[in-house]
Amino acid sequence: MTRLSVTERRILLLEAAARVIARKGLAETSTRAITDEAGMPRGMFHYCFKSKDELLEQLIQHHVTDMVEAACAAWDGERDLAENLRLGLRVILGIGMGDTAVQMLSYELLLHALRGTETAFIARNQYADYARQAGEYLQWIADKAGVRWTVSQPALSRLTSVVIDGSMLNWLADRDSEKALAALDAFATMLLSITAPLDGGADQQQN
Amino acid sequence: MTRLSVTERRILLLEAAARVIARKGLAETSTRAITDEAGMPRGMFHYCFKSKDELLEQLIQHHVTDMVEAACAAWDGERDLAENLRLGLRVILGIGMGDTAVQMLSYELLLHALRGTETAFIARNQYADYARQAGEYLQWIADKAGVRWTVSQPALSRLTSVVIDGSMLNWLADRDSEKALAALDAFATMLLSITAPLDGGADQQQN
DNA sequence: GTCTATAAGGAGATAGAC
DNA sequence: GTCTATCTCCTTATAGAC
Repeated sequence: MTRLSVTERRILLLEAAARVIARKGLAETSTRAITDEAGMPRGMFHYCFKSKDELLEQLIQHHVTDMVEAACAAWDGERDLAENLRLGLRVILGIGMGDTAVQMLSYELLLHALRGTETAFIARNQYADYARQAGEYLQWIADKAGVRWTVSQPALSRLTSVVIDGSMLNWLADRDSEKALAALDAFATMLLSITAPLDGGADQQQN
Repeated sequence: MTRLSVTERRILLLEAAARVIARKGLAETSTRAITDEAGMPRGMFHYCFKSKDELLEQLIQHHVTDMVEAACAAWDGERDLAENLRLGLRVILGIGMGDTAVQMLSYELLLHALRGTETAFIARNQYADYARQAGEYLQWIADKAGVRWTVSQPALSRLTSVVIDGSMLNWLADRDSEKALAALDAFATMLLSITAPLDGGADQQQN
């Protein structure tokens, strides 16, 4: 084996860990399995990470960023309001459906973070980001269509984030894509019903 | 120790397991911890269950029933439509908020079930039940208020189930009750907007 | 039929070689 | 500074005692 820096090996191990967890689940993922996946000797692990938990923490943080980026990339708005709401939601869920293993990994890491008192804040941040992204999307699409939302934007952002996340989890459980997309379409319909024309007098309401 | 039947011990162990998982998490729950919690000698475990996985399977099934029953008990409808929608959703989420440990246990068992090829159907059934219950509630409340839903009932049932489940998960992550309830209220508002008076001519639409 | 002492294996971590 | 052989502990499971 060529000599590598600790930093390089850390990245290699994090990537290997993500693959193993996605494939076998967090419970079945030992430090041995990770080093094997990375093609390193067993003892290498504790030279690069103080403990297994330290790797897991870093993996969660790393993973959060990836999720948000993926969601952003999916949001594309070259269509009209009704269609864009339906399609936008469908595309986002579609990404998750395309990589089941990553989604399960995500939920497993979330639960793991929630158990640790030190790491619980990571989960908080993750969901704050989801809601923020959903909010930006809703704002953007409303502006584009020249309408405003008639219910509180913070609440609506969180609700949208919740619908996407909940749909993902439900789909993981039953893998029924048709029903999942039908539910999303229903949500899009309901979103349409709480829009109002953006006439000169009233601005977006805050609450 | 008094002599007990296997069946009795099985129940004792299942209950003990639920407590330990709720307290320490699935990852930290060993067969030792379970037998200790139940006040039994270590080896007792494999006399009552073939393996740790067998106990986990039974625990998931058992737990599903409890969840559904709790949700049903919560649904109470002695109020008018707008308020009942808000209150109904709030009460359901409130139950989960009141027993955080059980909720986390529930999600951990769900993920565990999803990993096992033999147990994946349990997750499917669990979410099918959620949707069914949500559907019955929606139907019941609409009848009571003399209105009908203007979007597909199966889709609406799933969406409602998804909103509740997703809200629970989001709340577990950030513990922000105000925001969680605000999002639910927004959903209730949107539900109101897709009702129509139940006049003699048209029956409930199917799709 | 009910229970327990003991085994066999895998986990995370470390002391020390290069 | 980089790496690896080795240790200890804890886990699940079983063979066999009552």
